[in-house]
Amino acid sequence: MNFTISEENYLKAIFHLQEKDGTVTTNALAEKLQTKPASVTDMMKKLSAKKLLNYKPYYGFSLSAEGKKIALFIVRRHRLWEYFLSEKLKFDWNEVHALAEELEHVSSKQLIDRLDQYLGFPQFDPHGDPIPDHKGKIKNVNKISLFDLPFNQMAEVLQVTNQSTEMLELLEHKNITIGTRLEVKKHFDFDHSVELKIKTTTLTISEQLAKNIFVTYEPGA
Amino acid sequence: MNFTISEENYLKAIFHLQEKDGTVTTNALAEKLQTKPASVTDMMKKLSAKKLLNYKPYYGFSLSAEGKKIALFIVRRHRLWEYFLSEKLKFDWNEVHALAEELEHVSSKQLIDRLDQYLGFPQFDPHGDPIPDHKGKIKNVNKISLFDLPFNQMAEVLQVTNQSTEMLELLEHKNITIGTRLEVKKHFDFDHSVELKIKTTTLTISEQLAKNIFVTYEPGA
DNA sequence: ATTATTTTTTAGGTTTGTCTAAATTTTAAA
DNA sequence: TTTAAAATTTAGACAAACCTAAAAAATAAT
Ligand SMILES: [Mn+2]
Ligand SMILES: [Mn+2]
Ligand SMILES: [Mn+2]
Ligand SMILES: [Mn+2]
Repeated sequence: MNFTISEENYLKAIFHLQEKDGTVTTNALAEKLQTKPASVTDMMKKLSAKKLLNYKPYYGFSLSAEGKKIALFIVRRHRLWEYFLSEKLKFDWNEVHALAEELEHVSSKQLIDRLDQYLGFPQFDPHGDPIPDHKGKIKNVNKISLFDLPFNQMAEVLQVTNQSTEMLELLEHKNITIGTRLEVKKHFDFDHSVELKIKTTTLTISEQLAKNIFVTYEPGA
Repeated sequence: MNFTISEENYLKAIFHLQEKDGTVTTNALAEKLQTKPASVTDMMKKLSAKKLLNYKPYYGFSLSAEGKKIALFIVRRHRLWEYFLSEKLKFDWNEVHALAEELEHVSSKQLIDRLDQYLGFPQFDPHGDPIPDHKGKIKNVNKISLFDLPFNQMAEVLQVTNQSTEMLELLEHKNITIGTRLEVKKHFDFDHSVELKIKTTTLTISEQLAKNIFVTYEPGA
């Protein structure tokens, strides 16, 4: 099966909305793809005719098993290119997405598998999102917001949800990056700010920042 | 200016035909792009309206200065990706072209300039074709077919024009690759085969093979 | 339970890039 | 120099992916 760039963009967008909100509406999809609801309906008919979507007019739609499988491969391509752009070409976090949005449509499976190998089979993209493997499978990692991390629990920064330049600047200044190991010492009741310990250094970050940082940990450690 | 994938493919194809044959015909272009002459004429009108082409109906067409400039940037992207695929992802010579045909349409100038830097500003693609620099300029190297190389003149293999698997196999067996330094010792009148010396080894190759290998040399050396 | 609002779909058009078949123009042959 | 052949362009259609405006269905508000 080969899909157009448009079909691929729709499949991926539906996948992401499904993941985030559980459900997808015509308007939400139109919004996400910067297009009009009428165009979305057109495409839903097309994708549904190709059995990539379960679709009942006025009832809504969701990816079929086949549709989800394809979406996962597009996500794989997107995230591997993001990793390449960030790791090898030294682009900033906030620059890689737009470029990957184009590169993801070069669909040779062999190309992507070789790229994966060349990059050393990375597990996460520069935003900390998991990269599906060559079978399209996403490894399940239990991640938790830094704000919800239990006290004195050593954890590792996995993902940063907000990717603005402003946030990047702040993280850089605080010396927090993906892979950083840290623990939460306490919460301040007044403004809910969070006290962290990184190695031997103690510092405080805002609630807002803490809620945008996701970490992973083994409850034993 | 931003161009569609189709427009880019046409511009590049016209550029190549111009280089090779000096002139381009509607039929030749249709042949090269696997499309129909009528479709070519349609596109010629479009590109000519965009001032990328000098076009007089029935008289023929050629790239304008602007059109040539754009074509050179597409060629740059194509060849840099080919180099990447070959050098970093270890694809064979004959596999890289098809993949680069898609990658070349990701048109971010910044991406390509960073890729160029990452690759160490390569001068030639895996087929020995020159890579235009970030200004779109092709460095002029005087190259000559191995068949036409003067006797006893040390030269370096630059380019292989036929890129079939069969030829690759033969070259590999003869230990000839891009960068190989060699000289021609004599031509045999019977079948026009060519005797070469590579380091201390002497070997013979066919006229057909010699005519597909291009070399460069400094007449002094 | 009506009425009003929002969401979604349909109807009818546009642009891009393609096609086939027919008409033109140029080039080659008789 | 007519006639035949080849090359090129035009005419008219079609699919993909959009759009706007109007209709239909589902939801929310009185
Ligand atoms: Mn995309
Ligand atoms: Mn990402
Ligand atoms: Mn191409
Ligand atoms: Mn090449």
